[in-house]
Amino acid sequence: MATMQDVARLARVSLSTVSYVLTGARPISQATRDKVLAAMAELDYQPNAMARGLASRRSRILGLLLPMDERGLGATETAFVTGAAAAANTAGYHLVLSPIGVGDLDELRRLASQRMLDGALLMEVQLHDPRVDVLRELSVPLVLIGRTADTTGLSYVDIDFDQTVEEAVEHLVGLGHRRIVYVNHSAETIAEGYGPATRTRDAFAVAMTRHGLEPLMIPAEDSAAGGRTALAAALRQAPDLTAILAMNESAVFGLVGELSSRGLSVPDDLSVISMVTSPQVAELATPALTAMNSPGSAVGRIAIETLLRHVDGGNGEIHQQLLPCALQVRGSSGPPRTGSNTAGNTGADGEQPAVPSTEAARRRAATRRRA
Amino acid sequence: MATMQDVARLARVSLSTVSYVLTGARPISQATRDKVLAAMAELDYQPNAMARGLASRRSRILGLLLPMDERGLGATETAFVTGAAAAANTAGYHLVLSPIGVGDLDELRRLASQRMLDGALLMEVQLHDPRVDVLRELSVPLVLIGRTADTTGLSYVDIDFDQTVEEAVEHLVGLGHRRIVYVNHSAETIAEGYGPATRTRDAFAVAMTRHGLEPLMIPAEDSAAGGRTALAAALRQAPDLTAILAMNESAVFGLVGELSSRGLSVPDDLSVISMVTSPQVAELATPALTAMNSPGSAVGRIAIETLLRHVDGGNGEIHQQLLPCALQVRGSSGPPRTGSNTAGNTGADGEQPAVPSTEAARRRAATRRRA
DNA sequence: GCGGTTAGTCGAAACGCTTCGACTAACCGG
DNA sequence: CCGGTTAGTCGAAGCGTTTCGACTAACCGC
Repeated sequence: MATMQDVARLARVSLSTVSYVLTGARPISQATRDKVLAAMAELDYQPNAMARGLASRRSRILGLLLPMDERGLGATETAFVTGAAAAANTAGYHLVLSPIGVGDLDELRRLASQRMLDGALLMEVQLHDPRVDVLRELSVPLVLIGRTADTTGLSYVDIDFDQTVEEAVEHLVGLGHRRIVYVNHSAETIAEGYGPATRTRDAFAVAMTRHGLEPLMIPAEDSAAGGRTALAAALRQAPDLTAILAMNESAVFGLVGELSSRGLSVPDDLSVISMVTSPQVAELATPALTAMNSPGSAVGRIAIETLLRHVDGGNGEIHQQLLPCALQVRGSSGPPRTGSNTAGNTGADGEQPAVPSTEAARRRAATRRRA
Repeated sequence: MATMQDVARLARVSLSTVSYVLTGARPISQATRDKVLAAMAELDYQPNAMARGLASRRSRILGLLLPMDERGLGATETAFVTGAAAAANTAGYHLVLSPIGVGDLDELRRLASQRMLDGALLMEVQLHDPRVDVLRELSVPLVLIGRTADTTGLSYVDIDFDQTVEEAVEHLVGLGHRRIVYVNHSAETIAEGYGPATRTRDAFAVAMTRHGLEPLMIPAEDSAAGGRTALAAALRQAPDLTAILAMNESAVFGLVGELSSRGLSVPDDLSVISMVTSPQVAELATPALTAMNSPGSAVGRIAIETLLRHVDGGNGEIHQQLLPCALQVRGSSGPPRTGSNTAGNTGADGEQPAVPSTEAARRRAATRRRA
């Protein structure tokens, strides 16, 4: 391993001159620069990261704090990661992914107070995320992918859930659907204050109300079983259901599976839209799911660019940005079945409510009449 | 940020004594040790990673080189990662994930020759993987998750594909299946020499031949569409097909989707087994897939432990280990339909058979009636 | 032709740790 | 009682950079 000293000797210049060629911190004549660069090439010199980090108090390492549960990384999250990694490399930084969740605060504190990170990107941000406090306390620059409840003084990049939900509802209502159920993450996840869950919940309520419709929502565990259970619950609570909007990527598979088990066809009997989903995942289902395409790698790239502005500038303006998901119509959405109310009588675990709620009954009647 | 100097002053000992307390490189009396530890606690001292790395020529960072394509990380790979991260943390190392594939050799060379990595774990190893050469040349200790063609002098942890395939075939044959198709990764992937694809291909040929059966194999793109196409091809080539063994997690979803579109039921008309699959993913399908459960986090843990032996020992014995997948029977496998050859008539892809085979028709009708 | 910049270079002092050699006591066997 | 270990501690020399202050020449406007 050649050192800077070796390069300096070979180029017949001083050690500091070599350093200035590398960092550009002071002007160097073209002639000298060429000599130095030639020497570097000849020796195949690579600066030692540790020495550089010690002297400059900059590690050139950015952390991507990425809780990993047993479900794995969805294609959506992966796109964020690759976008961020590419942007970091372009800027000459290394991006290290640390599978650190809100449970590993000690590990995070260790990582940060060892001055190993120039800055951090947080994923899977919770409304009250203790990782934010830890990093601020240790004055590590940070950018969120997602949002906390109080974002004053914090930079973030997030998905525009309000607009995404609204657009999805718009699509369904435009097709003629009136009875739409929103399948969210689990009740526990919502209670924990997981942003995407709570924000879409609120946005759905607003959007439906604005259309004069009742915002019916059902939580679902993040699993196929959760989706099946949620579907059963949905059909029980709203037998006249014609469309489902699902936030929960895992559940949506169980949900469509259960639909076909019950002999209900998508989209003829029921339309399904999957929210914030990558095209690859949407295509996995049969039929392919109409979905709100996640903005993908752009999220990661913008987050890194913002973070670098904080790291380099020292100050760096606060940057808060929301990116919308684009509706992509595939095979799982269409106009509601006219004529008969297909979903209504689907018994299975569903005995009909002996006395349906008046609201539901009236709506059902209305639907029938229109048909 | 307190430094070691501060700790030494407060504890009234020399700088080197503090260091020895930390590293344990020399014996320290209990009394002194206590003084030093007290001082550290009081100052909330954390060693500076860069300084430590510079002086010791050890970064305490291990790299996990992890190509990330747009499909994202499956639950299987994620389990490897979390297992590895946990094991590394336990040993006082940081694990950094670098989304570096065989295409980013320059980035890898940069990372490695900057002496930023004490060792590396390679995932998604190809039969002739240039990353191995780069790391060896720079004498970075490495352990593979997967295998190259020539493994002399290399430590690795991999899945025992031979046994896994054999067990899966055994299960199907034991149920009475004779006509079994293996759905592999794409022809291109196989040609590239992707280990799991080529090894399972060979193992399937061996296993089937040993049972006196013809080893019919079909490649499939890693997507739902690929699975649908593969199913069509399989039914065309082997109309009397009763079971499918699938290596391709993405394709298997398209495959079962296409089955249900064609009115074929799983497992009555066709049994499906998914290879090297995590329980979470297997449960996503309807019915849940009988699968060979991937060994999960154990792979990552063992790989890290092996790597650390190389890093610490300097020499470290070569360690090569294969872990089997365990068969877990779920809803997608069962005995073949006796009597009639159900799949037989399912004609050219797409249109329904003009005269459905009796069995399939009855089922389909039954399903409809239930609706 | 003179003070004041500016470009270009150098030497040396950090940066915060590890580790080697050396030293002092205490302890051992013979 | 003496040479040889061993436990425990210290001082100092690195590790390979960055960066600060200083120096020399050349150049500026007037």
